[in-house]
Amino acid sequence: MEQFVDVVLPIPLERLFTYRLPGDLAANLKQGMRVAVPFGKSKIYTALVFRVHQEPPTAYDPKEIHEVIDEVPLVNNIQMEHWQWIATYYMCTLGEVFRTAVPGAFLLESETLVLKGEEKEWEDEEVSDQEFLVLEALEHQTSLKIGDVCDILERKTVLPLLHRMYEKGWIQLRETLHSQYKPKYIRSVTLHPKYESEKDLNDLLDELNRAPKQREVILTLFQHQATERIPIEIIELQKKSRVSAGVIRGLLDKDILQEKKIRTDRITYEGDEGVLTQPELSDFQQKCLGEIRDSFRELDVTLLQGVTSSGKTEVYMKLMETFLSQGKQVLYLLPEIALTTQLISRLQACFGSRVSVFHSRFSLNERVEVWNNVRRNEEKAQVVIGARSSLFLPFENLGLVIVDEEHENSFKQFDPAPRYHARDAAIVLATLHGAKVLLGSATPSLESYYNVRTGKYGHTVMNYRYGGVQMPAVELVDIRDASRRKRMKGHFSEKLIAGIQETLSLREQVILFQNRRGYAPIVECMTCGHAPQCPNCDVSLTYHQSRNELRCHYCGYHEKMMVQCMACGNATLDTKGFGTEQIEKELKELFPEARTGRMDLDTTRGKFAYEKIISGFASGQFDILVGTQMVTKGLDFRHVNLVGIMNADALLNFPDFRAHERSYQLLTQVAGRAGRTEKQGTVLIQTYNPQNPVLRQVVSGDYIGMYEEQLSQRSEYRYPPVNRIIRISFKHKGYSTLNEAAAWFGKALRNAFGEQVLGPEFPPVARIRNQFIKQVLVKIPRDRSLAQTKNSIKRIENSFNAISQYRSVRVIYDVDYF
DNA sequence: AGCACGCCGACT
DNA sequence: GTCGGCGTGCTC
Repeated sequence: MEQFVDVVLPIPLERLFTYRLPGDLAANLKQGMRVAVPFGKSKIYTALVFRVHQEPPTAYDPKEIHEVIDEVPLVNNIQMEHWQWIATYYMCTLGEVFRTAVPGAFLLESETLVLKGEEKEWEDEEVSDQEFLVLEALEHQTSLKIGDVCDILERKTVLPLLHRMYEKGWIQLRETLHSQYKPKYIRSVTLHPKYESEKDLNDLLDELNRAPKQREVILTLFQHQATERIPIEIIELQKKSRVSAGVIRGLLDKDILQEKKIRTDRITYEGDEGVLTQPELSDFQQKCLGEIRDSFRELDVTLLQGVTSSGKTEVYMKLMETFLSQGKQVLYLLPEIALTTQLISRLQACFGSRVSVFHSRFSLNERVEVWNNVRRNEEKAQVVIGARSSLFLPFENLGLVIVDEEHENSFKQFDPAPRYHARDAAIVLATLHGAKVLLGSATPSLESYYNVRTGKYGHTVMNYRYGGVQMPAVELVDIRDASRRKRMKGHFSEKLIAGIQETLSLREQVILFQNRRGYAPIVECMTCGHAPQCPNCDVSLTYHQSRNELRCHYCGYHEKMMVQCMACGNATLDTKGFGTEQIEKELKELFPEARTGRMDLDTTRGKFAYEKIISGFASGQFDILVGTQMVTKGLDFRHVNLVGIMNADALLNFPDFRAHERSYQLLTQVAGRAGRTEKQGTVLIQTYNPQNPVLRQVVSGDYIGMYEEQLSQRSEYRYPPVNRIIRISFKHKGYSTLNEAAAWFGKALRNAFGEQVLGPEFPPVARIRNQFIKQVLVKIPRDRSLAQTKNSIKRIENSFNAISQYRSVRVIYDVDYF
């Protein structure tokens, strides 16, 4: 019986594609294995087997599978099921999930190579100049890449030309598959077995009398073998015998030494296994752990609500240990930014080599290794600590998922699809594994707390800081009055200045928070009011003083800062608003003695820049740290006694229904950086609206108050968690096409869902990278079927795509958008 | 998403 | 004339 395979391709297409399975490849092909398939005119893609069957397609003649790549499935059944949930829930294709879930290195790519034609002679007169250049190049090189041909001919499109040449038989075209993953080997050497006997060895040494360097190498090696059983690494041998690489190469060439390659992992834990330290829990932590265990008897998800430095991590570790001892894998999810060495080393101190780390700053090869270790359920991958994408790892028997800083919006993937929320996707994954989930946060998301209130999640509270440390004193500083009376020095109130002064005099540290990078977000001409805009986006350019540049934070466009106004020519340019750069500059003027550091996207570009700033601050290399959101996350600085928030209003006025919730979380989080040792810390929040209820809730630490107030607003306006929302964005480079298309779609949605549809409206930044954007929000009541709603939306999209003017408008779904 | 095909303006 | 821009349609 002839066999067929339905495969998933890593492209945004709804459908699966069916291929014929040649008999010689058929043995043991299973779901989750990779195959290489021809697709389109010439490309070869890596696809994933979804289903093997015997039903020949009727409408077309399927192509054949090119090659089977795996012997064992790369992706297990649970993952497949999980992917399908993600694709349906977040309204994207399986292919898009495939693409983000699997490390890029697993997706082999095909490249077209140009080779000389077979024995075919060509006559000079029928060859054009360009064709001649290609043929000539092939005389010197056996093969050319498409890119090489472009370079030789100095043009962009070469494929039609190459196809013509192929037709005439002058050249061959070949698709080659290549993997980007290269295992890392340790190169080590041993003495060739023919010198095993003492006599042979002595002869050899005699022979090498005239080659003292080589002789030295042999002696060093001999010494090593006397004490160690494992072969010596080439590098080490080279160093110990103090010779150059050439000497060893010479010995290898003469077959006196033998090379051995040992496959190894790039990431190895170097710590001492002997002294793994289990945390000692305080009574509070112990009680809390008990409550979590009790709650897990009935519910699969529990929320651990613990104030900063209440010692949540120790509770996590104890809980992890119990699952590990049952032979289960544990996943510890964190926002990317909180994945610090501090935390990783704490976990390694507890679990030693059982810990693997996984995040986006890892190289291709490193990710492949972690993937394989998890798939083989190896000892070193029993605990995986990682950012949101680590929930796609091929867990075999997951027992527990911890989602730390559960409220963080960076758990939601923005772009590209799948636009999934890692917390929610993790809960689904855990259900598939029959695993438990612990959500941790000092300031839970309204969604999670709502689920606690409705009885869906369990709940435990830790209201005290570990070791009896006091909560910081939070104070609002009214700058409305101060600025009216010109009592501000730059952006600093007298109160804040005094606070900094006092902290510095006590030799303690200060963190200043301003959620905006650069020097100033707007440059404006005092004479004519003109403000330089980004040519590609609808935003004014941010002034970066350190580079003397104007930059767009949306597309990366930048230009030199001008001296005169581009519109009127007057040298009367001024700035409006302020960012971290300006704060740092003002600090240097106000406190010339203090050593300041800055932490934002601009100063953390390099691979280790981030770590460097953190460790620099932790070790007291500077006194004041100015930063954006980055300073709020999971950092444990011992000597910070004052936290200043430069301008809380910017946060509160953000045009988003979550702005208040997020401000509460962010401010509470930054506040938590203050006073983590015996002394009580201080937090000063500068604001123009000291009456604002959210700020008052931050001051009193009134989470419940915040929750209730926000929830009543959310229910009134039908936002989450009371309702579900889907945001639909439309993008197009033509302004009027976009407007018409969005209006059409909006009207169709309104016909189907009535008043639950908001928009279409322009977002705050209505054009990015020359694409205009409009958005529609669909609110879905809890009692309405989400699946049915999505189907209706998909149907509308189909009709939409049938209108030819609209087809080029990109439609982007963001379910539960954050 | 790629990639080919087809139609149109702007240059060696 | 040819190159490359972009819109359109298709991929088992």
